[in-house]
Amino acid sequence: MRGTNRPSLKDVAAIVGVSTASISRCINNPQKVAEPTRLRIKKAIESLGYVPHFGGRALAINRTNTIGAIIPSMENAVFASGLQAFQEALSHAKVTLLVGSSNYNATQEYDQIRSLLSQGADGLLLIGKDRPKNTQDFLERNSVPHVLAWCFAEHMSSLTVGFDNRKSGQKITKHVIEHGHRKLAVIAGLREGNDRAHERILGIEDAVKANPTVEIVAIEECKYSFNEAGAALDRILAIEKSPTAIICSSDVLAVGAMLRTKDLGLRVPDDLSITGFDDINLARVVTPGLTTVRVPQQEMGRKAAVILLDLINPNRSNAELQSIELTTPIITRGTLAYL
Amino acid sequence: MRGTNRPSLKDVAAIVGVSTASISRCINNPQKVAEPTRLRIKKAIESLGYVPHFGGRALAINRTNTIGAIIPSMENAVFASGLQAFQEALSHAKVTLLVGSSNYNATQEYDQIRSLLSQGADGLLLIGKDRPKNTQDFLERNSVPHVLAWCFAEHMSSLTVGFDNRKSGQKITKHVIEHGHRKLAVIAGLREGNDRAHERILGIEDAVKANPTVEIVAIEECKYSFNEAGAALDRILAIEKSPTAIICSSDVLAVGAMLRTKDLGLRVPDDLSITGFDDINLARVVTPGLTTVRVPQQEMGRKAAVILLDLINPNRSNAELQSIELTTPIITRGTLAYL
DNA sequence: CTGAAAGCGCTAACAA
DNA sequence: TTGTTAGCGCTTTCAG
Repeated sequence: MRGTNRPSLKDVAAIVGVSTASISRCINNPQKVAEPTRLRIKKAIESLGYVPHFGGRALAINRTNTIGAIIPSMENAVFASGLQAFQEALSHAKVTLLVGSSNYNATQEYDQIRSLLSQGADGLLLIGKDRPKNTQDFLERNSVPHVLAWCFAEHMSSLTVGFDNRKSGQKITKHVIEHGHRKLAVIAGLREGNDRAHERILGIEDAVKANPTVEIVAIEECKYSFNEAGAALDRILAIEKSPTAIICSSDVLAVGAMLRTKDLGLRVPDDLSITGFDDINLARVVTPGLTTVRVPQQEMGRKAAVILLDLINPNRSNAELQSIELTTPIITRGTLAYL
Repeated sequence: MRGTNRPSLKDVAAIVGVSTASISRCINNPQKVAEPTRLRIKKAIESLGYVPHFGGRALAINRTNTIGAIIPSMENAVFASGLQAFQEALSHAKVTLLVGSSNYNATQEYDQIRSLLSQGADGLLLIGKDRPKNTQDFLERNSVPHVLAWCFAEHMSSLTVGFDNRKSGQKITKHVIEHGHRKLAVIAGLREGNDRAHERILGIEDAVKANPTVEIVAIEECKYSFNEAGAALDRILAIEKSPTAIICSSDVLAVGAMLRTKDLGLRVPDDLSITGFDDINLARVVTPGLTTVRVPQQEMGRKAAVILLDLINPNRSNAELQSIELTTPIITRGTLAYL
């Protein structure tokens, strides 16, 4: 809210005929103001449409009640729904959410971190745990309260709320192998600067290495779009040893691949099995339903909010906060065949 | 960025041995400071890791370079992707995005408006054009710079960037009628406090009225979830005169209905035609593909950003800004049969 | 229970 | 070119 004609505490005080201190108290500690006065004040506030000035308050209490979140992109439903849950939780605590997006790019993320912080964010929600040294240093030097979601690590200077991407990648792969698949291919997001994609692949490799009869015939990286995933599928099908199953590091990728199989006249899962990762609505809606890994999107958002709120609470108990590890169940639908 | 030991202008000034004014100038108008002083100041700023205090600045210049957006929910991809585009456009202009969600509820929206404004938002992006009088008044009385997206109205005190929901509803209905359908049913979002849902229904009714042989056998309202839409479908199928086509006011609803038809063993579109509204990824991915209305999500986000940035620009030209009407093409896929 | 007043960090006139 | 100073709007002791 801007402008010149915007009412201030003084205006309210003048109308009610009390001091500005009383108005302030009435807003922040209503119980410290006598009932009748309080009522008159409330009425005046309402009639003027008074809203406290952010800068003034921030200056006085040295706190903005604002938390920033920087996510790769809201375009992917998995982040959008995590963010929604995060926002709701913050909102209950009267904290406002600042949003930035990194577009899966470390430099952009760094810029956004600085930007949100300079906008007064009291704390930050970040996705993933690997970032360049300068970003890391920046967070530490300024002792920025923050939590990392979509990942889990116990011994780290940052708190995390999420799951172990590597273990999850391994788990779904084992699951695929147990279905009799021996030749696997992978479609993954670009690993560069994306620890989630990277670790999921690592997990896939773990599972494969544990089983000498299984091999990965191709790993294709691409951006998170249907078309890119379709192109990745084409590249995979072009090689000699054709895989019987394709493990995708995200539902968007898996669905993109499925769409392409349809164009190609391939049947899933009869001709080719495909698995996803995330369990967004898309997974439930494609035909056949996508067998995938459920990522606890909302839970991460909510829990991250709780931790962050605690972190920035000026009179918080000194109880050590803990990173939280959540589970990622496999959701069985119809894209994974028994061989 | 917070903290008690955080350096202030004064600290920098003390180190360099100049006044705080010079530091401030050096930051905001470097050319107004002599070269050597400037260098010394910059060095001091760097070494201290000084970052201007947001509240102080906001108080002094009465501007935050922050814009708020309040959307019904990021859970629906249609808003998430509009918001993503909006955020990107703002970010290019070094403006930060504050996000609130209304959960399709006017009271919550009002709260969020106040909250974002009190957090210092210089302007606001809102969805839809109908809101309770008190919200309306509030916006006007405080002359909050704002634009309304997802709707269009030429003669209104607010600027809008979007499309005519009524006309769009009419258009898709005409399209359905042209396919030979005579008994239609509607599944729509809850009309209460949701002008988009409301107007789309109005448009549907317009099209039906224009054609005496056509009738609406049922209008079912429900929340935006697959299950609710499924239940709505059940209610529709329970009535005597069964419709041959169901027009849904959103893709989520349409897909929810399709999912239910599958459970019921009904074939779309042979047994029942279904149309959607939004054209989100889901629409492309279901089988058969959903015939729907494309809503220019990203374009609205981008254009709204441009207008809003102009609106809050302190030295903006007095050129009148115009509301923008975008088109909503019908995307033909496979859920609408010729009768 | 209420008021007076200091001061949070910054900017922008105005002076020098 | 630089410094002085008066606020911006709010909260919070400290008195009354």
